[in-house]
Amino acid sequence: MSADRDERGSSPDAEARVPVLADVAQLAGVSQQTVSRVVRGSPSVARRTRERVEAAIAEVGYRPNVAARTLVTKRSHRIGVVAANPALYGAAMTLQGIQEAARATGYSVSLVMLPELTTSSVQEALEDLRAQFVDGAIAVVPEDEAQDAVSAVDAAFPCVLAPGLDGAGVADAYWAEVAAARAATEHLLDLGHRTVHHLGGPTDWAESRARSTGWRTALVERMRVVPRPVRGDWSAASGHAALLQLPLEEVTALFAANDAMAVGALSALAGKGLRVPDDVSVVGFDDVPEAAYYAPPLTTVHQDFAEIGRRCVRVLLGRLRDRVVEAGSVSPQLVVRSSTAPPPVLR
Amino acid sequence: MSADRDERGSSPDAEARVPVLADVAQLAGVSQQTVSRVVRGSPSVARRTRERVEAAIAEVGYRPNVAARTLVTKRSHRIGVVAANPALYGAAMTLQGIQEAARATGYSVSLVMLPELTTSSVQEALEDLRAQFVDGAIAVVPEDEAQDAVSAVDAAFPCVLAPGLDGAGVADAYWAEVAAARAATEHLLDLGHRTVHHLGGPTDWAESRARSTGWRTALVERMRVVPRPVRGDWSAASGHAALLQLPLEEVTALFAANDAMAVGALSALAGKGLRVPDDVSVVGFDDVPEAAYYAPPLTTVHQDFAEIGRRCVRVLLGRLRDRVVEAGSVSPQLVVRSSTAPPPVLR
DNA sequence: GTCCCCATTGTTAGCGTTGCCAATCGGGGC
DNA sequence: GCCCCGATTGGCAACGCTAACAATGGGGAC
Repeated sequence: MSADRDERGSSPDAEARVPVLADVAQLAGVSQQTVSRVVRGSPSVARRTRERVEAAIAEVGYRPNVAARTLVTKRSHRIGVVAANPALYGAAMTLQGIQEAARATGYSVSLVMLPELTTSSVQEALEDLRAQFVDGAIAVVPEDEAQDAVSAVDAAFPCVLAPGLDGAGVADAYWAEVAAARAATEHLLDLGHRTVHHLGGPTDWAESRARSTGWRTALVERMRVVPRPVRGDWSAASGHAALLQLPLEEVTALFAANDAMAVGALSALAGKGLRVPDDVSVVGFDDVPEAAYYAPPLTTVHQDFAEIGRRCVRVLLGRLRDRVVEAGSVSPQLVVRSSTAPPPVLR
Repeated sequence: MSADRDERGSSPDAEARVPVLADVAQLAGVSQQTVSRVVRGSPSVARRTRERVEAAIAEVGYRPNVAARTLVTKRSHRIGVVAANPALYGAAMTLQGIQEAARATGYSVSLVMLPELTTSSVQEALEDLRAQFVDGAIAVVPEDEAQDAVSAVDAAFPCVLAPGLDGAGVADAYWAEVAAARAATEHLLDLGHRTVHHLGGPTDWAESRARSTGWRTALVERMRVVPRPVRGDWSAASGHAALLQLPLEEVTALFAANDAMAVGALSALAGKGLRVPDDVSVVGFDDVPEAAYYAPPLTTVHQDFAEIGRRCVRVLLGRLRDRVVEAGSVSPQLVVRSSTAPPPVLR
């Protein structure tokens, strides 16, 4: 054994080998275990020893082998993320927040992006991730599909849903969105509109349902007519198409479930010769960075997606330690710009 | 040993343990090695044996332990990606393409997103990824920072730069962008504009330089005045600000290095009372999904970012096998919409 | 002075998989 | 009928690390 180690240490191409614990131990004149303790920051190492080992580590350029560590500890310190279309601003920023928070706590992130979203594809992605040995996963996908998929995977594999809409955080995050949508609708009502039409998102997304609920609540509470909503798939193209299904002669205010659809609506409105906000007021949701530069600058609801991502990580890491962490909620804020105004006196 | 195995197999909570090769082997009545061969699809296993083993695998729900496999093979079948701001449409879609191609070839993806881009942060991310034991990495970041960082990491760690602008693919991809930018500029010239102003991106991005080069080339070739370009940071806000630095009284045509900056410019132009395309024509670059719905619909250059991502994966995987794979190039295409028109006869 | 305890360090087993080499078995060639 | 061969299969030793326990040594309590 010792001969073996010697041979390693003195072989001509010793430089070429990736250094391992044993190399550091030999150089520092201690056991592997002690080096391991230093690497992991164990307190029970004498200062002198620690310094000597650290010097040896630096000298040989040692880096722990995560595969070996994972094999024995059964913890990879990696979390998985299943995401939908990255062109969705919200999803992209949430991912950013997740990544940032994970990295800050010493976790790395494995990503699976799904071109097509179905319960089975989400489930498959989750299983894949699990096979990759990630410690847990976060799903940034429509709630319905995700919920089914999450419940289908083994309970031993911790998963949290993206907007923190599940479990402990459900109430908070969901109701915060509802409240924001309601505020957006009330803003239009306050301007004097008799009612507000709605351009909703896909119904299998919890975010979408929350926004529609907030809209409806505001109208009902003020005893206004609740027009039949039209729906899109979050894209500008779908927003354009959906808007054209509305009875334009009676629309004076529109609440779109996200900014891209609002842009599509703006375009369709322009195509019909209707001016915004003179003839029709429009409110979006999300506050993408371009929102302030649309024509007209879009009144919308600002969301801190990165923060949502960070909270998901907190919840997940908590669960990994068998602790329940409250996700809490980030209140989306209405940002009033120029796409909303009092209704035309007469049409 | 055998007693040990028996104990495992018959202990009351056998179900709770994650099954390993030995469990399958025992159930199928073969050696671990044979099970391993079946799992890896080795041809030298008799059909009958294979079937028996496969049944056993299914019965116990065996999944290979990637950590153990990685430890011995020194291959994780995981690639790393360093990305910049995910709010950039191009970066997000490239990431999507990378993920898709990697997954299709049995690789998974570890992601690091950098809030701030510097050579050292990119380098650190690369080192991190390497410590994560990824087989190689793709950097979707500004070329200058990335290039320095990539050359700083060990040569044994294969890295490819995002747009495939490095190494073999450099010429192709770079010149394809140049050509597209040139075509965009020529489109404006063909409409009758005497020259074209330019709203460029950050100069440390190769994409940005390629687009500026294409613009300049077109002007020089037709012996037009080359106005001093202004630059932004890809964001709509920066586009808005940069546009205001231009001598608006002489601008009739503008080529922006991406769509977001074009939107910012559109907004600034409107603020100055200039109509698009009547007074000023604007061309963008990227063709984000909303581009067709801006006011006016934006003439821009369509890019297939996902394909770029896929090619990066191909190049990287090739390099992992010591093969040089040509990245080839995807030609961006000019999409003419309504933000471009002949110049006003007189101002 | 003796004993015990704590702080520190070392030793010994694996973790679950694959690589290498040896062993076994049924046939075909002569 | 005997030997050699190819097709299968098994045994054993790593891979690099950590958990659990053992060992060592010096200082303080009595």
